[in-house]
Formats: sequence, structure tokens, C-alpha cells
Amino acid sequence: MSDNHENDIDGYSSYNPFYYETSTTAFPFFGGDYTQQQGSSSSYDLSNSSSSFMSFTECLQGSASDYNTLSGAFDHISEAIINDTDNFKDIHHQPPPDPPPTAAAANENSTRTAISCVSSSSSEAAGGGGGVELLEDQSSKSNSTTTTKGCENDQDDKSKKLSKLPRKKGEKKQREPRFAFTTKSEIDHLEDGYRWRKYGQKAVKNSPFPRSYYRCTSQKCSVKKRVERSFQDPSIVITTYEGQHNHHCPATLRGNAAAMIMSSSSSFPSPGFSHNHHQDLLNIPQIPSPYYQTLNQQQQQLPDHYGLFQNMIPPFMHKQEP
DNA sequence: CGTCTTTGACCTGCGC
DNA sequence: GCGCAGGTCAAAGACG
Repeated sequence: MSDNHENDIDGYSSYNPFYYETSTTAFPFFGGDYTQQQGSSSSYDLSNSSSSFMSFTECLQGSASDYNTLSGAFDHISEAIINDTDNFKDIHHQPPPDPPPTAAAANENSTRTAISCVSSSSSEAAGGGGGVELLEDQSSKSNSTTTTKGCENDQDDKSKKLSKLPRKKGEKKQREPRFAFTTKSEIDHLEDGYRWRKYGQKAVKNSPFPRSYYRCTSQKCSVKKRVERSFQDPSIVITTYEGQHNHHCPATLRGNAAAMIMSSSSSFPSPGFSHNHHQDLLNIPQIPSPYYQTLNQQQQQLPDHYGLFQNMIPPFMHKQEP
């Protein structure tokens, strides 16, 4: 096996044709057409589509330090995939096909980003209309015409109970857009600035490591998070976010992780969610912490997941409040 | 006492 | 219809 795949996680990189090198920084979340091609449920021709991607560098509307921040974060990230829900599920259980040419050509010294955007909900959820555009699950679209957004639902608890009731014939459960990435960390549940309540844990087939299910503790926020370890490389944690936060990062954070996250996530251009994180940052007291260091220091000394989470709060996870 | 984790039971979707 | 696996619920207990 090539060294190019030394960071493969459950076949992520081999499975998915999206390989991002920070040097080229093609980033599929921002701009471009990611609509799945007819007859191609899981593959995307990067050579065709990359030209329409807004480059990652272009996305950075901030300073060079922002860019460095991102690059530093990607040092901790091993894969990048854009896929739909079912394919994301499949990559855990199916042998990956041959890597695409773009993957084979990847420089082993380059850093591949590990972003998986897994969407099965509506274009609204995907930030359509100039916002963050995600892939859509064609099967979901074909089976449902209604649009439901958990984050906007004031009757979340009620809907949860209702969800137990039998759905109308042909009605398919809608899922929030998903965003998955992998990190190399000894810690399963990585601090990302939000507060999570664990609501379940399940054994995963073909894996000795259980999968944990977390839900955002904020009321009316239905964002969920799944955390599991790669059975191929136990040092790698696979985190999957589902949904969008409809609130600010809580101020009652342990340490200053939130400040770091907000500060850096603002470097993500998010046309659909023009959340002003700098403003939020001002409201968070700076708490002395060994993790509050310069970027270079962080990269050198911090646990992997801290460098990662500075940057890996996906832009569509933040929703502008009315 | 409030919050969070644990964990077995239950629900749902899907393939056969 | 059945079985399997993923996902969720909710009661009980732990913890600060």
C-alpha cells in the first residue's frame, strides 16, 4: 500500500475522490456545483468540478494568520470526503475502491484535509442560494417534498415523541446535513465550545470501539454529534456533526476553547451564515489557560484536537440569530 | 439538587 | 415477514 494512504481511515481517502491538499486548497463547501451527477451516487469527478470550487485561500477573507491557522489545523486532519449519508455509512463497512488519480498524485508530504460533508436534507439545510452548498441525498429528495429543520423547531421534544409514531406512507425521515471529520486524538469527546449531552452509546459492527451519541444541551437546538474511533487506527477519532446550531457558543465554557473556536471559525467564510464571531469573542472573558497560546505554539505543544477544533467548526454549524 | 453518564430496551430502516 | 444494525429513549445512578 502506498504511503499516500498512511492516514487512511476506514478507507476514507481511498474511497472518496476528494483529496485536498492545503497547498491547493480547493474547498468544496464554498461555492461550486456539488450536485450529484445523474447515475453517480457516490463519485465526484474532482477534475471537472474543482475548477468551479472557490479556492480555500480565496475563501479566507482575513489575514495571513488566518490562513496559517487553517493550515495548522489541517496538519491534524487526515482525510477529506464529501459524501452523502449512505455513502458515509458505507465507508465504514465496504472495502474502498481504487483511489482516484487525484489521490494517487497526492504528495505524501502534503496535508490532506479531513472534512466530510454528509447531507441528506433539503437545499435549505444545505445553505442553498449562495450559502454553503452541500451535497444532497437524491433518494431523500425523491421521497419527500417537505422541509423540516430541527433547529428551527420550537417543539423539538414534541417532535421527538411524535417521531415514534408511524409516519405516513412514503414519508421518509429527513436528516440534517452532516459534517464529519477525523482527528488524531486520545480523547474521544473533543471540546468544541458547545455543551453536549450524551444520550446513547452503541457497539459498532466490525469495530471494538463503541459509537457515542451526543446532543447539544441548548434548548431548541437539535444538533447532534457522533463520536467513534476508527477500528483500523484506534488513535483516530471520527466525529460527525448533524444539524446546525441555532445559538451562540455558550459563554460558560470550560477554559477558553470557545474563544479559540470562535476566533478561528471566523476565518471560514460562510456566506449563508454571516455570524460575527469577533463580536462573540469580545463577550467571552479570557481565561488563563495553557492552551491560550500563539498559533505556532499551539501547533507545537497542544493536543491534536485543540489545533483542530480551532478551525473545524464548520461554517454551516453556526446560524445567525434573528 | 441540577446536570450528566450509563445502559438496556425500544424503534426504525433496510436487505434478503 | 424476519433479522440485523443503527439510532433513540428514558430510568437509574454518579458526580460536583
